[in-house]
Amino acid sequence: MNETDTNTTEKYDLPKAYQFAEVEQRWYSRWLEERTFRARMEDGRPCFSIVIPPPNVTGVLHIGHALNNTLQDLLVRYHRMQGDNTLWVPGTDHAGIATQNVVERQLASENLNRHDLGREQFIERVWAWREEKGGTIINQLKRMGASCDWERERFTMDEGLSQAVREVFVRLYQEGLIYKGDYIVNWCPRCHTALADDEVEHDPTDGKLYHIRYPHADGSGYVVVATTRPETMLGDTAVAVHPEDERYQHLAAIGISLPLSGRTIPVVFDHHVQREFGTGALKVTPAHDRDDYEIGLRHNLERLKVMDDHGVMNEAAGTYAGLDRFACRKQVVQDLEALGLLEKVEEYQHAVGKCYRCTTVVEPTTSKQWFVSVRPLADKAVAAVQEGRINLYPNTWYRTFYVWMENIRDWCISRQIWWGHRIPAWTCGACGEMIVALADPDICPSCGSTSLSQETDVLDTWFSSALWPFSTLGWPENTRELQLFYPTSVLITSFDILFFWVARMMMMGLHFMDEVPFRDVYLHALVRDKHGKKMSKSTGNVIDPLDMIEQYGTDAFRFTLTAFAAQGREIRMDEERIDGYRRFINKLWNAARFAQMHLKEADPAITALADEPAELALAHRWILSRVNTTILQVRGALDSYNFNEVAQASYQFVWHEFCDWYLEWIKADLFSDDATARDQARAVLCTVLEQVLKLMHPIIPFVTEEIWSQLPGERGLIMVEPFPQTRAAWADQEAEREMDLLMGVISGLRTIRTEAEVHPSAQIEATLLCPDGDKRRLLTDFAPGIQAMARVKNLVIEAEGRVPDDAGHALVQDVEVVVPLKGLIDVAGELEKLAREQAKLDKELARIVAKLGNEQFMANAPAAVVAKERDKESEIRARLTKTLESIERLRKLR
RNA sequence: GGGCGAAUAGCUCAGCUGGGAGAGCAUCGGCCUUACAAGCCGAGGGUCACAGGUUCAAGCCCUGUUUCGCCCACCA
Repeated sequence: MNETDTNTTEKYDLPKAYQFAEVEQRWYSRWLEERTFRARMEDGRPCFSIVIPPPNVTGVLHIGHALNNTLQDLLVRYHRMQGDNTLWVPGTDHAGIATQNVVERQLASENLNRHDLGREQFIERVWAWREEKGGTIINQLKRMGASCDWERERFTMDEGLSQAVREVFVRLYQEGLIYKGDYIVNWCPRCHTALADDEVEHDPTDGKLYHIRYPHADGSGYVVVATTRPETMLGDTAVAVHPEDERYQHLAAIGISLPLSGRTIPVVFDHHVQREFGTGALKVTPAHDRDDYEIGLRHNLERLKVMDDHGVMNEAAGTYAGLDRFACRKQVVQDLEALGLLEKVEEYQHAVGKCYRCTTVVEPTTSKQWFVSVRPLADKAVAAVQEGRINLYPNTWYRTFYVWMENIRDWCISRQIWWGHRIPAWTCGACGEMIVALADPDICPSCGSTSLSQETDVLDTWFSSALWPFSTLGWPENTRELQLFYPTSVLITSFDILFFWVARMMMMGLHFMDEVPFRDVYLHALVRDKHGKKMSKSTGNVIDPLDMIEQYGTDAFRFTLTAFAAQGREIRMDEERIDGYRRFINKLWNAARFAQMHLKEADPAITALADEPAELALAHRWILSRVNTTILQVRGALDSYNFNEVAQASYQFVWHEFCDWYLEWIKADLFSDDATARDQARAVLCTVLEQVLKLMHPIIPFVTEEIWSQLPGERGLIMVEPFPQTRAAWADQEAEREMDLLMGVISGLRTIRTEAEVHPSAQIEATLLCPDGDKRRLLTDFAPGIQAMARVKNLVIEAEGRVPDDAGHALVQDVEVVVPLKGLIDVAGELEKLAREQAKLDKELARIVAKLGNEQFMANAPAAVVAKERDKESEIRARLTKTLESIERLRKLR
């Protein structure tokens, strides 16, 4: 790139290429300085509010965040420009396990663990980490241009939100919707915590299926059971078979002698057992398997835990005590083999549950946990969705939502970690009373003892995020924010947390606010790489948003995300597309640069001319009509969450109508001495550019703000300008029809030129044969325009005439475009093309004739459709005639 | 096993209540034409996965099949 490519040249005030880095930084600071992101809270205005899906405080901006926040910003900026009271609440999530892990890792590098510090110091340490590093993702959101009301940034662990958490917990407890119970949970032996079902990921894993002989207690034989986890047999308290399984009926009275431990265990009969699987006998370990736990409940079996919280075998495992669970597995297998009780071992692929945070294999185990009874809460959420008080977009999610909500189980909300909201429950050391209270109790209300100990568990992170839509607005106080902005307007999030988060917000919102938390839910797709693979560090296919911002600019990146955001399930992100939209931004920049050159000396008041379109020349009326249509499309697409259409409609208009046709068309006027023509061109140019900038500001805030500031006149910020509205006076079907003909003729001339390999700068002669008087007048009036755009030095326009044999020919509507081209025509090539054309027309004509001859069609199709077919028929016949004439002419030349 | 989704140009994808198949990129040809070569002009390219059905009319609705993807449950 040489110097003149990037620098301002004498003629223009603006650089030739858009310099995004400097512009973005400058405008974001300016917006913050002017506090334009702050929520307006005026009476009598419509309200629009969004709460951000709070990213983990440990998070680093990934492309999913980028998409999510671009779409939110798009809507927020749109509504702010509409003049709504608009609030976008930002914030972060304390992300219990994730954050604790980060700090524990930090400690490990100092050869410490959290127990060395103790609970209080550890938590201090986490807060310190948050002070230092917790702002990372917030700053990255700012690079994206997010127009959140940063003065209202919240954190799920801050004081107000913690208060809300406590209030909710206490109330639910008092209502009997929170209980503590012994239950089988997914236990992560590394994180030392219970995990919710949906925090466990099931990976297909190659393992082994061990078939073990369990001798009858009377020595009369054995049954074979199979397991992938032989170490759990130490905790077996029964063997289960199907109630109608004839093979095992006699064992009821005998029992089983459990190998290695020597205990005698019963045989129970349970419908859960599938007779066809293996031998139809199932070992039952109620303390270490979810299904076995259920069987145990039904048959009142002992729950024998044989492992501790670290996944190490405990005393109940007898001689195996002290072994890690996997070491124990080996040992057990070896011992069984030695005893001749190992029937066989098969290679076996099965789904193994792993901790979603650390991928350690989870161990199902029983423990005391806290639960929310979700059934009554879930019913309210389902009702709200059924009644249309909450709408889901895309609507394919309804079904999935209902199915999931039907099968929902109680929610385990306790986690055995330190970082989080500590459960506000105390047990009296004297009388055992359980106290759950808003304020920390000093004495036991039951016996007066002061020996109270608080629960050590903290709450699941999703518990606090479930309250996010109202806790961030000041609940439990009845704030003005709550009154104005709750329910929020729309929730924009990724579908993978529909159940983790969205459903729980519905439940909590409906229960505590007696109102839905949001009216619409837009679930966007997951961003994958261009081959449809999940982006992951190990695959090395991650696209880093900050990288993209630096290479292509934030606006180009945002435009790409918007253009990809169709209502589907996956987006295949391709970096080349970002580069393509960078070119688009640059195109807009240059169009503005061109406009600015002509507008800088213009009186800003001339734009009033665009208010009276009837007075204007055709091209102006046309572009105003087109921009009007574009406004309609963009608004419609925004209101229906069809984000890709927002991008597409503006792209199409700016590049292919405004730049390709309008700017070229008005050049003559802009350079003209005729003041009226010049003023009209300047006025409409400025007006349309203004509309376009405002229309696209929500997607590409930086470049639009920059260009806006360069336009003539006193200007405030575009981000607070009113969003474009359609104007009846701009809609002009006639102008569109007329321009269509003119553009068609020009394209026809250009095609003829190119195909005859006429040099682009050479002037040609041309004749237009136009039988229609109105059209002929139109063509005559705009002959200079046609000549300029198609480089024609002599344009003859006649009602009819003879087409010379050696002429280029095109048919545009009923206008014949004729260019005499002695010796320049590629006869063979043209004939080939015409033959193809003829074949196509013949086929099409046959289809239509058949259709019009079909009585059923004539009787049933709407009149408009029939009329259209008739028009089509005559048009095709006309084209066919002309095609045949052309073929005739060319044959003479051969 | 249950549920959901996808299959349209070489690639990535739009195509909404059924009525003449679209875009961007890529390809080919030509061009520094007074905003932009990060550009302009023009061209080629599709049996809408397959098979049936409904309809005057199907990329779109229905049934089945194939391939791929996701989610839930889970097989001891």
